Amino acid sequence: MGRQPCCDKAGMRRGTWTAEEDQKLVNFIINNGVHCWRLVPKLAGLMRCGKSCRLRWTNYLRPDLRREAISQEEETQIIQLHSRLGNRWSKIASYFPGRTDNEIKNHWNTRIKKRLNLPGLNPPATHELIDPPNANNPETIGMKPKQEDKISGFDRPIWMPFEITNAGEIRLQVNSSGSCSSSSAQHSLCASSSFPSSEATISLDDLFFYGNLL
DNA sequence: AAGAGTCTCAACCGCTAGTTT
DNA sequence: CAAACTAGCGGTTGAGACTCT
Repeated sequence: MGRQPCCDKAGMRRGTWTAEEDQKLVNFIINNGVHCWRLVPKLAGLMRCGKSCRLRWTNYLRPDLRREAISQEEETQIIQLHSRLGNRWSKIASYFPGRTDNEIKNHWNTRIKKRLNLPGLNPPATHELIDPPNANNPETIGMKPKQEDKISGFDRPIWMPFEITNAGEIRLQVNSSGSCSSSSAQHSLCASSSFPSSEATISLDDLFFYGNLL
């Protein structure tokens, strides 16, 4: 049979942590480290479940956490990363040592999202966001059709360079001149008679608008 | 001053992939 | 191999802080 449950939920404390609980958890982890979160509350003398202890430690008590507000530069980087990774907060947080996924998610939901009016940052239902071929190049947005396009036959991923404007808007850099066949997206856009002239920068909304005209 | 509305963020919930028995 | 569990993730909630009228 399987293993023992992580905790007996009956009698477990919930809600805001007290300073005393924090102290107990910090002392225990500093002295013993963490080998199994299930055992931490028991050994540390806490009436909390292991999951709650893990969350409290990773999001608030870890000594390597940065407690200062997220800077403008970090925010710009978050916007760039979100545009190609989507809501993969832990992945985005991995680019910011000392920041937690919860912190970045909260910052996004309460500040950035409102400012940017974001519906266009999500791919259409037919596409999904994917990692770029080069993880060190955050200036490329990537998405892939979920199924092969019945009309064009394309099922290759789309890679689009982009930039953040001063207004905080995502602009895709689309070269619609003669040499536009390197990706299916650019090829399709060139084929659209209503697409703006060459060297255009367009919004993600516009990309799918023009794409849908085909 | 106080009540209402809004914002922030810590904490919880539910799910999934991977692990253990 | 199946069942039960753990750790980690993203979505959501709600209490307290803050701002507005």
